[in-house]
This record gives sequence, structure tokens and C-alpha cells, in this order.
Amino acid sequence: MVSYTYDELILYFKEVLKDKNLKYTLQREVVLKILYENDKHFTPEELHMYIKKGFPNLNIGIATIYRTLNLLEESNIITSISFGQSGKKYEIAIKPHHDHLICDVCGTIIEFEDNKIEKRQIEIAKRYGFFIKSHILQLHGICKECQTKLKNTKNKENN
Amino acid sequence: MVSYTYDELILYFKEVLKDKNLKYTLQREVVLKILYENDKHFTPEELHMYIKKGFPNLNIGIATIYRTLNLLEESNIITSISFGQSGKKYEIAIKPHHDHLICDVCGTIIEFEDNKIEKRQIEIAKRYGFFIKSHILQLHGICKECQTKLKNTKNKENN
DNA sequence: TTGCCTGCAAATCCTTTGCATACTG
DNA sequence: CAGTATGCAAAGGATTTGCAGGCAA
Repeated sequence: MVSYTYDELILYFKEVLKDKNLKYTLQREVVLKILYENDKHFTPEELHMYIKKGFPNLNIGIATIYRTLNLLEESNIITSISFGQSGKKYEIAIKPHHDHLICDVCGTIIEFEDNKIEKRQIEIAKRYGFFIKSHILQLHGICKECQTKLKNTKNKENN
Repeated sequence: MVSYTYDELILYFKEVLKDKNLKYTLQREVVLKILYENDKHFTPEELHMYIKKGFPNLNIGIATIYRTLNLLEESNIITSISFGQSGKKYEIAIKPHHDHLICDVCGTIIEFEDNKIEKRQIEIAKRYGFFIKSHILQLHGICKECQTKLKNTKNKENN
């Protein structure tokens, strides 16, 4: 699923760091590792908690989380997005493109890929002389399971 | 382009307000009017400036802007989105669905609609038994103008 | 007239920055 | 060893909230 193995990603990250005269630190590695292994969106705060729990020996400050996320985003290794009332969320960017079905009830994220949509996007961009570097496609709604649950709840209410 | 005329939108807004036992005020009207007439994305700050300039007699505070935007978003009359380093931007929601081409260099947002993509999304959702309520499609990259500018810059550097 | 709204300013929340120490290369 | 990175705490910016007077219904 992920186009870079973890080791490849680390190698790539090290190159980026060298280009910018920056150093490879444990904190930077851990942030990237978490985002790579957990294929989901994290807010800076969530990521901080997650790391504190998973790496109790590593004393990492929230400032470092922010600094690292900004660095990774500038380097196009991760991307961020926010919609509605939610805060900014980050996820790994370097993998074959996939899109998301997001259940607004339980938060489940289903990933999918679709060539027809990808092709059509390129056609549209051409129309505007636009050069596409990446895209975000999220379908929001209610997943199968939650639809069932909601139906059951309604039936109970009516009895 | 907009599916509600302004008058229809106002009527709809008044209904929403009545449902929530809220009042129809000049400040609320002006915020909605600006968003309706200017078919683009505003940050709260931009909107505030725009209103102060366009309605010098109306003394409107930034707090009211925020309160009104939140009210309109909860009521699904406007939507907000943010990506990359940019802050949250609001736009009118009550119009036929459209998607965005976003230039990551200059921030320009081009809107488009595409039936083929919309239809395909429904097919995909069906496959997962997923009920779609809304979607977000953003194509990120570099717009025509910025591509030209970047080329010129490069040429200069090479001379 | 009642009770929601507003502007203002204070408070809060999120993110960034300055600084002294710790670490990478 | 030089120079960057880090944690901490303070600063900065964005957003929300409390309050007293103002306005819609």
C-alpha cells in the first residue's frame, strides 16, 4: 500500500535534511514513524499524546511536534487539512494516491483508489492550464454499520 | 451559478433563525450578503475588513463576525476549509456543488464542477454501502500564471 | 418589555519563538 | 568542536466569552 518502505522513507528524509543542513534526531524520526505506521490523520496534540504514551522515555515537547510537522509539510512528506469545526490534521503524503470515505458518525476512514476519477482530474486541470501536484478527495457521510445502528435506534424510539 | 436567489436565501435564513429562536440583525444580514455576492473564500479577518470598508456606518466587531460565521456554518449555509499553511476560509455553501483547483504558490482558488466525477463518487460509495452527505475535492498544484512566472525566474537565473 | 445581540475587552486556545542546555555530525 | 535541536516558558495570534448597554420581536 505504501510506496516507500519505512527504510526508504527514512533514507529520503535524511537526504532532505542533508540538503537543508539539518540534523537527524530521534524526535524527528519518531514523529515520522508514527505518521507512517498509523495511516490516519493526527492533530498536533493527538500526535503529542500518542508519542508520550508510546515512547514514555522520550521527553518530547509540543513545540518540537509543531516544528517537525512544519518541516515535514514543507518537504512534502506529509500534508495537512482541516474542514468544518475540526482543527488541522496531518497525514503521511508519500504513498500511492488514495482517497477517503469518512464516516461523520463514528469517524471510520475507508480508503479507496479510482483511476477514472484520477484521469478526469487531469483532464479538468488541463482545461485551466493548471499543473496538479496532489489532490484531496473526501466523501463524507455515514458508513454501512452506522446506518444500521441508526435505523435500529429509530425503530426502538417508535416502539 | 447560485441556486438560491438572494431573496430566497434571506427567507431561508430567517426560517433558520426562527427555528432557533434567534433574531434577524443587520450584522447577520451583511455577513451573509457579502458571502453571497462575492463568490469567493474569506477569512474572518478579510471579511471584517471588507465589511468595514463597504459599510463604514456599520460598527461591526470581529467577535460578531466569528459568531455569525459559526452560526452560518452550523446551519449549513456556509462551509469552511483550510489546507497547508493557510487559515480557515469561509464561503457560501448553498449553491450547486463545486470543487477547487488550488494554487499552492499564490493561493488562487479556481472553482469547477464536474458531473462525471460526481457520478463516479456515487458508484464508489455504493460499493461500500456508504451514504454520502457531502464531499471535498481539491486539486493542488501550480496555476498557469505562476508556472509562467516560475519559468521566467529560472531563465533570469540562468543568464 | 423581554430576551437575544452587539461591541468591547478580557480570557482562552493554538502555535510560534527566545533562550540555555543537549546533541548530531 | 561548531552549529543545530530541544524543552521549557513566554510571546503572539486567532478565536471565544463575559458583560453592560442596545435592539428586534
